[in-house]
Amino acid sequence: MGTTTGRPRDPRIEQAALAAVRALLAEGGYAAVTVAAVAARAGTTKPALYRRWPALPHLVHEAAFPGELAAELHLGDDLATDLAGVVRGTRDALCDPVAAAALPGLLAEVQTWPDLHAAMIQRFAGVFRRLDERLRAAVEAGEAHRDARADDLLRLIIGAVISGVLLTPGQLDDAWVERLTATLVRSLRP
Amino acid sequence: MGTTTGRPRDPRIEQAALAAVRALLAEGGYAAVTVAAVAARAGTTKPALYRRWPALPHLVHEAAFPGELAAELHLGDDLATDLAGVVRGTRDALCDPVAAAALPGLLAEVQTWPDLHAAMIQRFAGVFRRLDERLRAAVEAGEAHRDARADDLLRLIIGAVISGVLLTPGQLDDAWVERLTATLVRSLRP
Amino acid sequence: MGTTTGRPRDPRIEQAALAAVRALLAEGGYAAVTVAAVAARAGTTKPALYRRWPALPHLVHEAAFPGELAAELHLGDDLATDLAGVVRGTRDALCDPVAAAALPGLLAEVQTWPDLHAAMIQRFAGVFRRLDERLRAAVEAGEAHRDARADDLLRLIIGAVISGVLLTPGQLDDAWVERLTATLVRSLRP
Amino acid sequence: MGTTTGRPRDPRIEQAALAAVRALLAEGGYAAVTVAAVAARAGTTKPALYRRWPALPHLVHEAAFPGELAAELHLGDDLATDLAGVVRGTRDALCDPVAAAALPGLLAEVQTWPDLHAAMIQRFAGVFRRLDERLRAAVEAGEAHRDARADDLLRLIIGAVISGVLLTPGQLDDAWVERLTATLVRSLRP
DNA sequence: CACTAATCGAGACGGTACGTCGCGTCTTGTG
DNA sequence: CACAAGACGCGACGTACCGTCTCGATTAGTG
Repeated sequence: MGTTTGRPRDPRIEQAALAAVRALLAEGGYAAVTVAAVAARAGTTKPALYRRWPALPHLVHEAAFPGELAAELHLGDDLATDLAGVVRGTRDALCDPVAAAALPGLLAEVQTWPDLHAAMIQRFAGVFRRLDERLRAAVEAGEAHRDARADDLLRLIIGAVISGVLLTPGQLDDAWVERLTATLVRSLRP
Repeated sequence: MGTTTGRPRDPRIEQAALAAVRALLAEGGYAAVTVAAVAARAGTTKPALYRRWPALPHLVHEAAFPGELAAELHLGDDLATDLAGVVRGTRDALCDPVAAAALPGLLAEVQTWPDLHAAMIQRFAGVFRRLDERLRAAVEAGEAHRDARADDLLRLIIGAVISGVLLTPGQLDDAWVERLTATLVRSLRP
Repeated sequence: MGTTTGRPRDPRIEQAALAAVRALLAEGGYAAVTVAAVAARAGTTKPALYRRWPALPHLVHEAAFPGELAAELHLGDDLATDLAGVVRGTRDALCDPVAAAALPGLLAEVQTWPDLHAAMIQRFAGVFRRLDERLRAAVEAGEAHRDARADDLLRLIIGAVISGVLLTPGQLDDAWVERLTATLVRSLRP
Repeated sequence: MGTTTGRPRDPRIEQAALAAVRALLAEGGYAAVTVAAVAARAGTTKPALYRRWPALPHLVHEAAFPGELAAELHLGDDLATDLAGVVRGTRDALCDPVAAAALPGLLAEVQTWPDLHAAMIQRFAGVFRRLDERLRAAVEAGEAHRDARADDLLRLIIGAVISGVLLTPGQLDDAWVERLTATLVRSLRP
């Protein structure tokens, strides 16, 4: 009940708000993403935004990380190639200008909005599942030692990218991807 | 000129302010650290704080990360033991309740206050220098392969800890330290 | 056409809404009379109210001043007694707790809703007509001077009551009624 | 203590705010007097206004009724002339476009802000005092009967003007002043 | 007996204005 | 000079209420 009652929401507002957030993030960074600014840019008002998202960080999160990070992830080659794909995909997702601008603010707001925490790590759920399967196969095939854990591995990749984005932006080039991949492959050797 | 003129600053205010920030961080997190709250708790006023720090994040930074992270770092045993010390030291520094409460907010404010960036990575300068030396020695001794780089290694450690603090707090126990250390040692093998 | 088609209005809603407004006025004053509150208290919804009244003030007006003020007015005794009746009736109508709570807000909304103006002064039309007749008779009978005008007289009474309600509530007791009546009688003497 | 500490208020803001309110009242009536609109027009911000007045009605009150209403009241001629002065002065004060626009809204807000009540009736304190004295003298001189009361008299005048402003604006011309004065004089005859 | 048309509930809609909080700065008078 | 005290200008926040709209389900009279 209740799901179909009431006036339906104007679907254009949601899209306009998400686009406005992305534009503001790209232009002025997280500090420029104000509720009033988003509303003005989206051609709507603040209450309309608060009806759709509990707070600004939720809207920013949805704008900067619209879906699963593993969307285009391809696994199935040899382990090194697959790991390079995960590293590169994570790097690309978090180093995207919009995402990079949003990330520090979002990570800070996690303290205030616990539900954001679940939403953010959920973005990695698909990657984790597929990486976990791949790693099991690698263990079976003798490509990786038996103590290897996908959660540790993914945390290592994500941590490297996040700390790179936050502290040393611009250094996460393709050479870095290769170096990190090589390091991970070495660490997995039986 | 002018350094000795006029009324000298009350040295107690600086300490009281830093202690107030730590208390507020521990009690209410980053959101509770308000300039007015710090001033009130420290028994002083806002202008006295702004005379000492350019802005609130700088004060929080100094309160949460008072000095070099490598202060008590001991290196000189075998590589695995030394790496475990670095991992554990980094983990202990960033998982401290006060530091953990301050970290996300500070990382977000880096966007606004660029000088904070330099100040934060400076905290790791000592660790990096000593780790760099230790790694060179390891390479010479045949304990590590020749492409090993201290910056990549440290970024890996810091990233793992930061992402752990931000995303999966409470999971960075001693077993995790051992697992990460083992992984790093493996990745460094020639 | 169309007047009898369609589902007929539920007559209970109108009464429930008026009663809800009166209850809210008595309990929380004009500020408590919210469309949503009225709808909830009346067991109905906002659109049902807006189908019956163009805006909230109109509903409040009808709830607080349901009909002619002269409903129970008796004229026909000597002039002093008749004037006392008018004064007392006006006082009773406007000093009623519900009416007194509604009056200031309604007077303010007159600026926004011009049709309210006509509706409000219409409440005095019957009084005016009968007072006008009575005054003419008094002039004929030599009880009042020839320049006496019913509109000035009624405006004087209404004004005294309104300013009393708005500015000095609680002072319009029976002694005040007698004093005002005596004053008016004196002012009408030939 | 405390009265002289802190940064002194910019006196221009207070004047600019009052002028802005008067301009907005004259142009768009009470509904146009928005805190944001006043702030914008005065070249300041909302918090600066809330620092000076507890709420918008207080600011409107001060803007529309800056001081004593009896400022220019001259008494001392014969009773009819003096009463005419009071009636005309009250009429002029409340029929001024700015005051007339503010009055209904202010009277309504009295319910919400009790302190406004005292402030508003205070505006009549000087008139009341001087009218009281004048009426006593009139009683002594045999110009007025012994039961005449200044409070009743003033309430009658104020009420007539207020109800005129609220309900029949535009009819309070000079002829009305003469008629009301004559009525009052008659009602005071011994 | 189907059709038409207005009402019902429920509740979200777009929008205006509100009053508050925190920032970093400034202006005093006192030591 | 620094101090306490506190107001300053400013930007942003999240909420309350307005009057409207959409929806599916009723509920009569009409054809």
